[in-house]
Amino acid sequence: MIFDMNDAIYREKELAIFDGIIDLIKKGSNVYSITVSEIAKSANVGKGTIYDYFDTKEETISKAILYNIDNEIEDAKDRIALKDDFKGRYYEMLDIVAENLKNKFCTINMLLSVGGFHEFYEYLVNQRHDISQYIYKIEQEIDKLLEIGFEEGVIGIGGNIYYQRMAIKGSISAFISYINMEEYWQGIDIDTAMDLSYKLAIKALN
Amino acid sequence: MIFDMNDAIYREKELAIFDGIIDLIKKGSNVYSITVSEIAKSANVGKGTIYDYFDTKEETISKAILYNIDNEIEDAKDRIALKDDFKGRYYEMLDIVAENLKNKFCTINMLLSVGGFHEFYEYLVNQRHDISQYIYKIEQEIDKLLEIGFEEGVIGIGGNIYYQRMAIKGSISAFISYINMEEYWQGIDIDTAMDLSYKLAIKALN
Amino acid sequence: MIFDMNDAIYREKELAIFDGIIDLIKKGSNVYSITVSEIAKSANVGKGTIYDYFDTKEETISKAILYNIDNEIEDAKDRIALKDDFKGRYYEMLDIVAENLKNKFCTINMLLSVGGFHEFYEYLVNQRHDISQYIYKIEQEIDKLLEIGFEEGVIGIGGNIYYQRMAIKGSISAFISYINMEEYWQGIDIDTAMDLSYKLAIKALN
Amino acid sequence: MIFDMNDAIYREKELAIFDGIIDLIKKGSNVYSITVSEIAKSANVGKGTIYDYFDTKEETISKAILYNIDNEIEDAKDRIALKDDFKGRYYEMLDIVAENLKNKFCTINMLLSVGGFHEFYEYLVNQRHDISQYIYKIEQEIDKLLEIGFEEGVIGIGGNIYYQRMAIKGSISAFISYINMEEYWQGIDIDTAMDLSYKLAIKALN
DNA sequence: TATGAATGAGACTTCATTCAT
DNA sequence: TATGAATGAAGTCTCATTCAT
Repeated sequence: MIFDMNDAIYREKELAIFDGIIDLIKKGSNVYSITVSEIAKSANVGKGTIYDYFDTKEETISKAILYNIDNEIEDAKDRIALKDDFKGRYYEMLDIVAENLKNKFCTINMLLSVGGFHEFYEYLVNQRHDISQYIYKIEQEIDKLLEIGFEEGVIGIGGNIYYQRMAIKGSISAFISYINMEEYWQGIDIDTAMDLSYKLAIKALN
Repeated sequence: MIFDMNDAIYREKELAIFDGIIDLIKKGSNVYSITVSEIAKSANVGKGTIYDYFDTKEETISKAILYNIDNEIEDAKDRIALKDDFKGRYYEMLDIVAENLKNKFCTINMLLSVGGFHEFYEYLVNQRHDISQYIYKIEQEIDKLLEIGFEEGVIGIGGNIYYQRMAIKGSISAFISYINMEEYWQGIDIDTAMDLSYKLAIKALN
Repeated sequence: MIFDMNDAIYREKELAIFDGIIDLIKKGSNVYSITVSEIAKSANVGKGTIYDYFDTKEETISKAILYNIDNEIEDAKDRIALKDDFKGRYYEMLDIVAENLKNKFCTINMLLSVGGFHEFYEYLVNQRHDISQYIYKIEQEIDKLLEIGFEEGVIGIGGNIYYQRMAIKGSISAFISYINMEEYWQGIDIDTAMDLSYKLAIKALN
Repeated sequence: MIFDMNDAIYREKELAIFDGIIDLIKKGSNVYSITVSEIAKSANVGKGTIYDYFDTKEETISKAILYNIDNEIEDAKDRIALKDDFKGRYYEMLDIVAENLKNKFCTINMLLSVGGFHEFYEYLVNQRHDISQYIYKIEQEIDKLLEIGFEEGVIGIGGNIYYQRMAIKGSISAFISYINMEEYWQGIDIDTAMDLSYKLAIKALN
């Protein structure tokens, strides 16, 4: 049985293994502490089977993470595409980011903004896997968002594209920083935080 | 021999061990992959000595990280205090952030904005160590910065304190996102990125 | 491959590990000083294999000892059963005791008489393993011996059962004390010692 | 400060170390699990001090045990000497044996009868320490006891000396076997057990 | 003389990887 | 193809012993 997903082709067992790993991580396992036995059990395959499809544990986990990032980004793109105005899309992005962070497996967010690559799973960095494709996709979403904003006239056309991208990313990051330490922001709920983030973007882009 | 540093008291060997660990991390070691043997060698002490001062490897590394965060924050505060205008302080913050990220050990940045707590060294989370003190110190620096901005009249007094803090954090985060993927921002150098980040902050706060 | 021995079921490797341990002990290793590496080598298995079958070294060694006691007792019972008169059986017991002591692994004797439980492998005591089954089996052999003695008329029926058991155990212990310090009993050989032990039993029981 | 005790000369610290070790053992520590740190603490001396008086941990513990055996035997001799008839002496021996076993540190008993040398502290065996002096002392006590028995006419003069010694040792061993598994001898108390042991000795020697 | 901080060999145990079935 | 029993390298941690004070 062959599956075609996100431009890549995976075999049945391969996907089972990926899902097993993602499950473990979503349940709170630390990427660095996962064992092959755990993966085999979570994926319902034998330990040996994993080595039929991958060369090392590191490769297995890394590819699972990349697979998941890919899926997350495609899902995110689909969800964003359903909104057709600037504000709707921006809030959808915040929603997505918030959900991912709550799930404790923030691959998208890692890419979206800060610090991500330095804490990323070593193997990926060492293998110099080309993560730029993901960044490119996200950048494209931001550019699409900006374009809609211009068309609607909700944001101005001043400043260059680099400034505009920074403005969007910065605004989203400000929201992320709220999410990450919600308990320290007494007196502000998540909706207000979203509103503030949106206000930030609007002011920065006008 | 006893040393007093940042309100805490450490013994000579304890500091040697901390420094050994920080060195390893700054040289690129992953926090989760460091071994006790590596620490002993890096700190120039015997393996057993580490266990004279700490109970487990996890405790040792965690305390070294906390020690380093503490030092980084204090150093940062000192450097920022040397500048006395809003713009000078803001750029100093960006400098500090940039240097930390280049050093591959971005403890301050972990706290400053995104994702930090979810990938933080497990032991710290399990021990429920009170990290709020660090956040509080950073928050205070941001508030001090805002105050100077108001006095200088370079930023307006509109918006509540939460919005203002988000504006500063978001602007800094936008710069961080530039640093993290410099190679993808062709045609923009670090100084320009700083200028854009500053422009972002000013626009958001006026 | 599965083996059934003495009412318990063991797997091939498990038995190899038991045999490896018993071998070490019989060659003079002290129970408290045996290392896992030694066991692995002696059993011709990998170190890791031991932990596939047992949780700790203590558990492993303890179960090996119990396994051996069980075997020794069953073997002893079989040998004794081949003799059908009182004297034959008594001398067979002395033979068994002597052989075990020469083998330096005197599990039966540990139970038979003195001191055994206070120096027994700690884990067994902590686990409160039911050693009473072994004692019961030995007690039964002694009772069977006494019965034959009565039937033959070689011993009298005076005294209660407690006294009679003590008489047998004491006589055997006296022989053990000879074995243990043969070098101090100049001028007496093992056969004479057996005769004296037998005489002791007979006199005590008439 | 110099002390003279039992023909040997010990220095103050040496005795403190011995006492520390004996204390540990009497409190239930396994001879094979005692650490030098524990000894130092129990003896109220520094770890280094132990190595000023002894070369290795094994030597230290072994000598402490020998020292204790010596003391126990001398104490036993003194106690036995206070009784002047056969029966009194025999029961005193049983008392001593019972007390030692209850104390979990049955050095005398180890020597008295069974199995002792095979479970004895390895170092002693390896160093081929001359334990015969202890055996000789015990043998002498037994001979003294027999002599008194003859004089009193409570035991006959039949049988050679080897048989007579075996009779005494066997009778005592039978009592030890009772002590060691008191819980399995329901319906018999310690006084009755002593009486049975005595009866055993008398019958064997008449 | 007496101490205990420091050391590192070596113990137990885990787990990535192999390979016979 | 798929498995999991088996392995042993390498990890964490303990503790006998040393030595500067």
